Amino acid sequence: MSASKTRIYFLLQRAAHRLKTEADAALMRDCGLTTAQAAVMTIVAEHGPVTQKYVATTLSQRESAITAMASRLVKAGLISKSRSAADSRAFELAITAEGERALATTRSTFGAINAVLDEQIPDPDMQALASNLEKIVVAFGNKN
Amino acid sequence: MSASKTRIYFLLQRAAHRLKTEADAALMRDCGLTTAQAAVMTIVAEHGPVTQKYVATTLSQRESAITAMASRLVKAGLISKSRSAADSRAFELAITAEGERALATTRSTFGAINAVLDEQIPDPDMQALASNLEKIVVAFGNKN
DNA sequence: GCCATATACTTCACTAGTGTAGTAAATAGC
DNA sequence: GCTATTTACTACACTAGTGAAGTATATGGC
Repeated sequence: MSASKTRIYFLLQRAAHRLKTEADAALMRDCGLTTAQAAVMTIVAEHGPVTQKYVATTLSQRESAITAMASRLVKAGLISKSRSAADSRAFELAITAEGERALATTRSTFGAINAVLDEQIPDPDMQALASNLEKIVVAFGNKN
Repeated sequence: MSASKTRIYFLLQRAAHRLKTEADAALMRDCGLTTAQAAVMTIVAEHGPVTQKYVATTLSQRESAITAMASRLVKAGLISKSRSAADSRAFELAITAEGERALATTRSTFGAINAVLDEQIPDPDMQALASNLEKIVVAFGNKN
């Protein structure tokens, strides 16, 4: 079965969209965050103070997207943004105590979503799915 | 390998995002369309005159998204929009000659993208990938 | 036949991304 | 050391979606 036969492009987009929308609604209800905010906050929390460039590259996004996202997160008090001492063009993003608290509450929501995924996708398939998605990311990406 | 171990949620989002961004750039360059526009136009072209509700349901989107998209496509002269005779609340969306021409040019662009996907994902895996994505769509979706 | 409800669509405020064109600071070439 | 280029970020116009609240038409229950 070829890519065109399976209409894999549209199928992938549809699956990602449905999953994102459901996860967004659940996360907003439970934690007052969006999945996009959780993604950025997770990176900032896990990798210490990071530059916006680092976040953009990690998420395969443009820096302008991170400028906007960072300003929303700062406004919400979830991260802090300060000039880097080492490079005065750059900023350092760090998680705040409030951000840490909000992020902690996302665990069980993502846990519930992962439980549904585990239920739907047989255990041996999960590894293959992950590796094939990884191949797509590599093939189409990270040129920036 | 469980969903949480593979971080399958973020991986899926990242793969879909990279693929969409590349496809969008290629399609805009080759055909002057976005992938979202191509998706709507394909449905309209294949299923004759359809209501906005039908398009929304097919794409797992809200009707308000289709209102906005339809108005952009009408403005661009790619589809037509007229009141349904059968139901005067509804509209009928149909593809125009110009829309048909534009859609035809997308085939080779999507063909190139599918070729890369076929190259990356081994043939036996493609079927499994499609069926697992389908399961995700079903599990998380189409409640509207 | 009438009323309550459901349906098809719109409008609005919002998040979230691209892509292009800028600024200011860092770095490389010579 | 100075210039040219690269890098980190910003600003802006745009597409594209959600979700909530509203309008107008259709339909089901009695």
